[in-house]
Amino acid sequence: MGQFTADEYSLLKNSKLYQGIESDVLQKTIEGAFVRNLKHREYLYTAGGTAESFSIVLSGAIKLVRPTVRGENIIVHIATVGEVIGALLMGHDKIMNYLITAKSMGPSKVLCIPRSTFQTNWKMSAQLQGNLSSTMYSRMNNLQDDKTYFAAPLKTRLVMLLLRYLDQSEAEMPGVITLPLTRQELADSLGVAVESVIRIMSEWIHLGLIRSQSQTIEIIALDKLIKSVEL
Amino acid sequence: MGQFTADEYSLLKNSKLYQGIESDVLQKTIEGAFVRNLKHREYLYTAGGTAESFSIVLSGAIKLVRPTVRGENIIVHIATVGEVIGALLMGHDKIMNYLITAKSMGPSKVLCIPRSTFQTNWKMSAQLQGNLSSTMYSRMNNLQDDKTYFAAPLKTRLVMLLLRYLDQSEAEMPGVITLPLTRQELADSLGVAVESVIRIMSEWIHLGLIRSQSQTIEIIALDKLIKSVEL
DNA sequence: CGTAGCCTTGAAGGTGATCAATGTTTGTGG
DNA sequence: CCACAAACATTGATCACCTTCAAGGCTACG
Repeated sequence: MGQFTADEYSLLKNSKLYQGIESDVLQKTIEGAFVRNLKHREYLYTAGGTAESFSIVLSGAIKLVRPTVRGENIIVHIATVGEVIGALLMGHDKIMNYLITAKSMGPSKVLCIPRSTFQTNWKMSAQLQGNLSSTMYSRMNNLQDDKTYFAAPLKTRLVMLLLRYLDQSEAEMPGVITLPLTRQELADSLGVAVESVIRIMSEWIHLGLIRSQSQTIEIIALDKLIKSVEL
Repeated sequence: MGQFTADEYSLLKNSKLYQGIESDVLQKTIEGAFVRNLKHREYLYTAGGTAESFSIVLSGAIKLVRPTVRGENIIVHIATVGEVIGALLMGHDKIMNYLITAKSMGPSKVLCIPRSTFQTNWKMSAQLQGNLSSTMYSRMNNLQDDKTYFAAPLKTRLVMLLLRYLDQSEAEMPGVITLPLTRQELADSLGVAVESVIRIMSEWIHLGLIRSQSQTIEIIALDKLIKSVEL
């Protein structure tokens, strides 16, 4: 809990979400907000809880997870710096319950904004609403992509997944996925068994297409990788 | 092309989308709109085209389809009466291309609203934006559900799909899916082969759990159906 | 009355799941 | 800084589910 730094403020200011938003509007949209520091594997919220606030990721990454009947967990999205999570729940008249569990991957920092602030200050700004729906649009596309490639061979789907995560985290080092992804998390993103993911990635490592150490994945030969699955 | 009837107007007025919206606001949100009558299997728009308008379904049903590399088509959503389609594309500053193909199932009627009307008159209404994002929220949930149950046996997924379509079309006759769904369309909704769907449904018919004639499906023993897949 | 779309059934084969066993890395407390 | 636990990674063997291919029948509609 606590305030946030000048760095974090400017991060917000420059994020996609606040594109074209005036400073005084920004100020209003984070009224009553507080910072939360999350440890590795710590929960931001869990499915079933009442959704009294939503969040913006300030650093690190938060995985959004859906529990299955069989105790498995499917990752529906990984939110990285600058992304909003839980906002779609805030617009409703009556208070909702989270359907999704949000869990930190590595240490993260998030800004938690109370529902009331959304109701009073977010709904007013047409620009902000627009930016928000842009975010939703792209997440919806990802989900539709997932559905579209349901029947494709696992290799193909894994390549597509890596490309997506690469896009999300490439900023610092080109060709490197900086998200701390375990094989299990890749499997959970695709809804398959860990072993299947491991077998495919081991093959790619032997072929020299990718490199992987301590949960970061480096794509060495993107072209060959793509060609190998005839995307 | 043409104007719409008083019936259709009151349908709009009472739709979820226009919940709590004043008549004069409604009028503004359909400025420049026109009605299109679609025949069975006729396209409303196709993936790749420029998105100059979006639509509200007045009667019938429109399937939203994504083309696959292998010539398959995955159904990402079926929009029924009162639903909006293509709206998420309208909010962007620059004009976008449809990523999805919209095709009529049976004869349908839609109200096509030009992009410009969205830009000028939709963005202004906070209430409308809220209603819109409620719609998006529920579609997003469906897509996340699909992802979550990816690994479940096909029988389970088929039951869930039938339940969803039942919810969407049950209004008139309880227990009956009035959408004119072919086995192929069920298969396309799940991303599986037609034959697999047929085999499962034949079994259910023999067991007396469902009944099916000329593309309408009647659920006879919902409880047994659910129990049989241990949902 | 012929064609197009839809439905059905069977046989063969492959992809990925499951189970089991074992090795490796990371993190924490003494 | 070491010891130990917990999380993570790996490999092999077996098997079920669903796909694919093939062939044929039914129904609607111009």
